Amino acid sequence: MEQPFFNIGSAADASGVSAKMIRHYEEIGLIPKAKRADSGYRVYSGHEVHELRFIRQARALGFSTKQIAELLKLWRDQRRPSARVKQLALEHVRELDEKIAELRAMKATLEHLAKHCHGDERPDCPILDELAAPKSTHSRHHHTDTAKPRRPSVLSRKPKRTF
Amino acid sequence: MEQPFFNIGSAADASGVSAKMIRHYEEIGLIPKAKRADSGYRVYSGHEVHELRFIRQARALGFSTKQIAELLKLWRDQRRPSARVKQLALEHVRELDEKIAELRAMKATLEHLAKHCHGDERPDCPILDELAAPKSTHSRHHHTDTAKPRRPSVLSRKPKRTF
DNA sequence: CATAAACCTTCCTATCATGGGAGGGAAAAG
DNA sequence: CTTTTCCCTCCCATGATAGGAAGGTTTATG
Repeated sequence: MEQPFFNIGSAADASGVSAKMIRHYEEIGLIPKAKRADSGYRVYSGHEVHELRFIRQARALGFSTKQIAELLKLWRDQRRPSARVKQLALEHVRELDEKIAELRAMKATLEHLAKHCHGDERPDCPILDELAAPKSTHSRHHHTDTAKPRRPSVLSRKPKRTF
Repeated sequence: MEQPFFNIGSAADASGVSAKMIRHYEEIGLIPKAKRADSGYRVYSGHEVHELRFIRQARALGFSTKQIAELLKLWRDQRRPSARVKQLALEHVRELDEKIAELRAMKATLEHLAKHCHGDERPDCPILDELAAPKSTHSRHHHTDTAKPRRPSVLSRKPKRTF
């Protein structure tokens, strides 16, 4: 039932990682270079397929390639301290929190604007108004008009011949 | 107070869109090609800077370039129906909802796993266990072992000389 | 005025994760 | 044996953004 060897397609099916990505992961060094058959085909063991599965799961949880590299190292290390794994996981949770907060802020702003938009034939629309003249945006650091001391943009006085 | 003309740097400062991105937007056709001064420098009017600001706001709300192209078209059209704008906004809200749900599912899984991880010197760790052998993942369509009828991967029988 | 600083130009590269496809060889199925 | 399926490598594309090099322009300063 457990196939001892896989070519890249079977490994892909068995791991859920596309063949394209398997080659990619090899290229960027996330997984070691696969052994090759006489034909030049990559050959994977059940263990290697298991690693690919691990990678797929980590990706599904949103870990970046770099983080996965760390996780793989820890997974391989029988003497890893679970504290390190937990730390990585919680760091990632924090990242997720940030992204979630960002998206929710966008959503809130948009919903608020949409609520006040007639949504009919008439052209007046608070959504466009807001985009055109940002007033109460959620964007934390909108440096609107924080122009650094830039030379008076001579163009404002001699736009010359604009050909 | 309102400068009538801007070079790309001043336009960037005034709009909050980097010079790099202004050139990029021009290249992909999101904004029309800028007029040029004799020197070859791009020259922007206050109106064009206003458009850039519009783009920046839309980006801040997470709209994609394609969506922004639509929004710009509507903004320019004095006879647009606000319904179309609202529709675009609500579509985007839906997209945001999907992403938020995805991220929250990841977060929930990770928090659950982390909660059960000792986080000390010991190597045993449910986080790694889960990555290695996915059981109760939130991933909607994990085709784990949905291997399509693939030829028995002869490699399982004749791994040949793996050089 | 000459020179240096600041600015602009184009073109190329990179990021991140993923996929598509071409051209050509190898293996399994008929 | 022929056809189909699979694999190989190499190149290109996505989306939004940034970095840098090489070289021309403008402005400020001595």
